[in-house]
Amino acid sequence: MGQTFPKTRRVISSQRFTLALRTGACAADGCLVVFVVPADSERSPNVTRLGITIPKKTGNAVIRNQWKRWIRESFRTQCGNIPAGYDLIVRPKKGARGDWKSIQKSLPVMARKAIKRLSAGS
RNA sequence: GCAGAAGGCGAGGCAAUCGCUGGUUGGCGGUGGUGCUUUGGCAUCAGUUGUCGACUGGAGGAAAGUCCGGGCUCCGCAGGACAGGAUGGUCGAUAACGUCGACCGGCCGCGAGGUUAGGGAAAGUGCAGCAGAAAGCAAACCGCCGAACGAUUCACUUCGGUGGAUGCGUGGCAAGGGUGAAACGGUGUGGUAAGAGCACACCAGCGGCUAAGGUGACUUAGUCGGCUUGGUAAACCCCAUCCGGAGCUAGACCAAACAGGGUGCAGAAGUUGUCCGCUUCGCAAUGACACUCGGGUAGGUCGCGAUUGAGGCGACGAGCAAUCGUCGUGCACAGAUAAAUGGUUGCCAUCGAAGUGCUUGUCAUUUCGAGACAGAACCCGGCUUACAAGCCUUCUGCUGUU
RNA sequence: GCCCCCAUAGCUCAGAGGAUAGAGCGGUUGCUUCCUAAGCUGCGUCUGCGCAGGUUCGAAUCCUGCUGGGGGUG
Repeated sequence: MGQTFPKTRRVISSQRFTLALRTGACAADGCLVVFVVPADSERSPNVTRLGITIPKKTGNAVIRNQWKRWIRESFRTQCGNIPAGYDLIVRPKKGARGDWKSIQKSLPVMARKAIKRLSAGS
């Protein structure tokens, strides 16, 4: 368990996206930018959900797909390391070049950092 | 062997494991309708949702750019014309095209071949800087000309003139020079004062006619004519042909919330207004609740994938070919929507580099490295552009050997 | 998804078939000043659709195809 990635673990509605990008806490390194917002407690209390945003300037469709897959894969394999109950919105850092290993390293670290900032801020 | 020309193939494979997603199917849970009911539930139906299994499918030759053409959908529409846009050798192919095939003409190349928006300039309008005399209709800068009329001058003279010379004027000419991208046919002979299609011969080119070949573009041959008519229409334009508009976020359906209309509750209570002020009553309005109506937002379902599509494959036939016809064939499930087709590992192929072995090879083996361009979004036919390693076919020129 | 526009000197723009490609700002040489600013004076850089091809005698300009950037709409 913890290795699957069904639809309930994804951020789907565009309202949640804008909410997270406007009001959420964020953390970034040279590779990823992570926005965090507390999850909708009524519907899904103890689930971490992931949403990915890739701007068109990142590259062509193949490169953007690759970023998505890498981010999704690293979330899928490591979401046990991330505290539950939050929505994450992940975006590649502007100008960063895709690289599977560094994404894998950076995602949980950035997520925890952003969650810490969120709880400190509130 | 070297140098080329044209075209094609190809888009690594097999496993293990962890995932994503569509379909079919089964179990379990939630939800809805119907029936029974002891109001606890039970049965059944189908839809939906979640989850756990099983089986099965899951990117391309360009999926890309969105440059053309269609299907499909909605809107508009009596017919025609104008405007606007597109196309432009001929014949054929096609649902259609600006696409494709074959052929014709022009240009480039020794050649295989390549390339070509290739109708009309004697309908009209416009444009051509600089240079040059002159840029479109003839004209004349340097120049040439003493045949004609003047002028000047010389000689002779029978004093009327005659014969020369001078390009100065009126004039004649366009051969030569030079400019330019382009200068009103070229060469030769005759001719002349000098010259000129002025005449003739040959050549180039234009137009008409005739004959032959071809469906045709056109080609070949003959003959006649004026002797020559410039370029540019991807300048306006003329001619011929084609085009109604918007697009799957098209469009159809369901439909929260807020606001609005109607009915009920019900004219009971509350609030506000009304009669000079207060109270009560009456009247009017309003709010709340329930039901309902239309439009329809958020959102959702369909459209949407073999259930009929200009489909694929195979055979036969027609055609030079593009392509078409007939027959056969369960050959055929990609359908996401914050958007699936992936990650990791192993093995085997391919290519390159370095090394090792001996059996020096079109060998074996070890290590390292490389594999592009690129991601369906309603669907087709084209075009254009991008594309690694590697491989194949046909043809041309030159050179060498036999 | 659909539609439209733009690309010229380091920057902002003009020029829209004729060859010298320009203007302003900027840079820079010199003059002026005790020095700077301002002013005057020259200068050059770089040059041209971003690229490729075509039409034309000639293309920054016309046509075609690509490349990059920006905007609108739903």
